[in-house]
Amino acid sequence: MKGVSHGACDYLMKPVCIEELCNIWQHVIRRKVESKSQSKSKHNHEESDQGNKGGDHNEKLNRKRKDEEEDEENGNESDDPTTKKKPRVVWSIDLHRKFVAAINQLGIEKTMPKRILDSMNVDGLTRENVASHLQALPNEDQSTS
DNA sequence: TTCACAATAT
DNA sequence: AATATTGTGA
Repeated sequence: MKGVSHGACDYLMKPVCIEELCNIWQHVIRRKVESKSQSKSKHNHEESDQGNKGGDHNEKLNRKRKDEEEDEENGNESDDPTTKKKPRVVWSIDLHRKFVAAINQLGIEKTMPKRILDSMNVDGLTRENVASHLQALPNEDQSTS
């Protein structure tokens, strides 16, 4: 909804049905063709690359990804007040302490997200957070080559 | 409905 | 890399 109110002309709902995708794509093509080389004021035109049919080819140099301007929400949530911004959970060392504490308090056999979660007793923390963290941990072992 | 888990996305 | 989100099956 936010996107639409900001100028998006359409949207797709997940899971994206291939048919819808085709439709919307048609519209995009049409618009491009219609406006031939009408360059709007600001809009990075990301053109698809050209097929090199010839033998020679020129080096395409880098393009800069730096174009960003206009629309910025100044706390303007006129349409959808339910737009709540979820702050990413940052696993502070404190959180980690509780995490570890919870784990060996529960015994290594019962390390299920839910258990850990309420054993940590951290307000605002969701089971998913714990689960995700749990999943991220195994990254400690470096394979010795 | 809720959960754990793995896979995947951001 | 660190977190979040999603798809599955129980």
